[in-house]
Amino acid sequence: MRIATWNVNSVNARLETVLKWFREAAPDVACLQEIKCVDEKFPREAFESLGYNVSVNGQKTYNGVALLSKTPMEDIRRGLPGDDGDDHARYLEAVISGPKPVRVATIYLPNGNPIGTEKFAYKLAWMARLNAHARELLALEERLVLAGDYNVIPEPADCEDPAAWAGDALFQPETRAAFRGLKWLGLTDAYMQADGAPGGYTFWDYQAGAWQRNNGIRIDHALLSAQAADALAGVVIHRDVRGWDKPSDHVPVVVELADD
DNA sequence: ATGGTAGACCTTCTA
Repeated sequence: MRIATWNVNSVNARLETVLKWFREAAPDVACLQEIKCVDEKFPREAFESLGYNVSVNGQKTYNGVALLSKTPMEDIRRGLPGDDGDDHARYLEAVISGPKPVRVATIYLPNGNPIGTEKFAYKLAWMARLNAHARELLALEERLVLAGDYNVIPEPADCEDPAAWAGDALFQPETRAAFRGLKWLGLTDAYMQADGAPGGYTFWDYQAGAWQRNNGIRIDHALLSAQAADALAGVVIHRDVRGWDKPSDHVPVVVELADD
């Protein structure tokens, strides 16, 4: 089973690019982020015609996440628990049915810039809530995949120019510590487990020729429970997609779990 | 050289 995560930076503005990739890569499950539309505006039929079941947690203009699955989804949960006042659409979770079910969450973790503002505080608070929720999910002892745009550069090797990110929310010591805290719960970074090679970037800014200069960062991650990590067969970053027409600034990351 | 680009949407915010 192949599970993809992709921040598409507006599903409607980029629909042809997104569908082209889905036809080529044909993932079994996909976690989308930054769909930038309400549920009613999500191009549901386009994905249904490719054979996907669709679940959406959308929002006007900003954020928004979706789950696509070839098999039906159960136990769908919209929103990250822990703060009823949080109205950002950044989390959606479901159990992917099948002979080897897997619980999958699509995550759009807050950017948090600029540091020293309420936005950075919101990012850290959101990460604390994710930690608490992940702890509860891990107690279920299921195959679990938490995939998405974490907006976290875990290590200096995960960016081309660490000095350039020193003042950025994605690379702050508190941000990196919170990400390590997730792993200390017992979650495995699929990319580091399956590959571990530096330079596996997933994002290149639209500005200042970042793609042409390979000024990238690895911020799209899949964290796996032990039950899922035991089945991990590989991770592929679809780097070439960044060079397509009308690209997202993020590229798809595909995690493969063995089916037996 | 605190610039540059992209999307939603209406004027500026977010990234």
